[in-house]
Amino acid sequence: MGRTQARGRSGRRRGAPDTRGEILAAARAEFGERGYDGATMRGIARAAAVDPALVHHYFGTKEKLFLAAMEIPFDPVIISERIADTTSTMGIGERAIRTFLGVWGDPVGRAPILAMLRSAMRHEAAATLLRQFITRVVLGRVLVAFESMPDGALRAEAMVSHLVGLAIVRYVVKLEPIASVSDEELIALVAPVLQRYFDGGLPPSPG
Amino acid sequence: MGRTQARGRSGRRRGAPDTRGEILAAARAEFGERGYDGATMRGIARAAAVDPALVHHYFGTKEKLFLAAMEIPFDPVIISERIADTTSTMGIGERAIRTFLGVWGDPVGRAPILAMLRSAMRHEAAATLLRQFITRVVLGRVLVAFESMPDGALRAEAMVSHLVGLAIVRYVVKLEPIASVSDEELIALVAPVLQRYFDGGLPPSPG
DNA sequence: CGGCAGATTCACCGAATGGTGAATTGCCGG
DNA sequence: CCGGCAATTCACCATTCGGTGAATCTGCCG
Repeated sequence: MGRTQARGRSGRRRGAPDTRGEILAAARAEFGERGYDGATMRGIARAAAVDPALVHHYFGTKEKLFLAAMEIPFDPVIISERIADTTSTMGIGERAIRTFLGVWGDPVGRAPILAMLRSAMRHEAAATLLRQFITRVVLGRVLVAFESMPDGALRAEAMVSHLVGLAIVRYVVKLEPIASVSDEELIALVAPVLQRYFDGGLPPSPG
Repeated sequence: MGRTQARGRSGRRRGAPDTRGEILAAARAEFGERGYDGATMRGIARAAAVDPALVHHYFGTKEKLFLAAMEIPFDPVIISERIADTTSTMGIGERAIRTFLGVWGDPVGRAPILAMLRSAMRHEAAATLLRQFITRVVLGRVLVAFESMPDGALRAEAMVSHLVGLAIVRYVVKLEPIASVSDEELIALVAPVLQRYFDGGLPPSPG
């Protein structure tokens, strides 16, 4: 066999196919599924039914493609503001888990974060990226709700860490029954627990 | 330069060095640090100051070495029994987080689980492995405490997922301040929240 | 209709990886 | 002191990966 699906003739294809977009979509999927190192240029090219060199033609290097794939697909600002929105009648626990499920429920929104998460498992650099992402984009907004209380940062991070764990157990490891349970059921279970990080009593002073 | 630290002469080394053990230790470290795919035979060999072929000589294939590296180093049965131990005066939340910190605090105990976690991020097979590990080794024991209540499995998994998230945020992403806070402080914060999964009110019947 | 620019593929490269087989060296039992 | 076995290394292989440079084909602008 040749090296790609669309093999044979070289040159421009008929019509006006959004090849660049297809590559980007394939890249998002592959990066999300396998992480930075796990995904390969060739694999992405194959998924996009395109010659590997074309991927380089459009995006230059793998790293640039990765960065391009991490862009756009959801607006983290809106998201984190929804979490911090104090006008809502919901507790911050429920707002957090609802927002979380909203983002992770959509495969398109899930892919880039999954990619960052998977990559952070192996690259110190990616871990740093994820750390900054959490700190600036997520925590930065959540923190305003916690800022007036002692150990605010710690509590906020504990809350976020639970969400991170949920993401992994539910979407990566796919542990049953938690992977298949409905959103509402999960919210009912988790929201009050998360909420406790916000209005729970101060820890019985350690030491 | 040659291809390894201990280069130059071939043949058996003097004395009775536990080379096999050193390779295994190096493998545990590398697998723990980089996951299954991230770690390389050559890297492990380099870390053990040994020729790559020697690694194959002792363990055959990379997969066998991985399995060998995952063995032994902690006794999960004892651990999970400690969690489930109903004679303790501690709540199950505190027992869980204490046991968790006990395992993860020790780099030797941490390495294999970290390796499984990192690998599960990319290999469906590893994810299955981790799923079984959690199900059989951890959840199996914790579940006895939950078995009499509705949604017992779900609650237990929610609890475990928080611990997974803590592991990642604290030991992989190293988010501050949660990465540096003392064990006792973390216990004081997290234990009561976890406990709520056990004795918290039933969720307002879904549907 | 001519030609340029862009889209697409082909044919490579150098490096790294998992793995193999044979050679060399040292230890230990007879 | 000798012979065999285990420990250790060397020299390779096939594969894959990211990346490059040139060739080819086609749509579109003048």
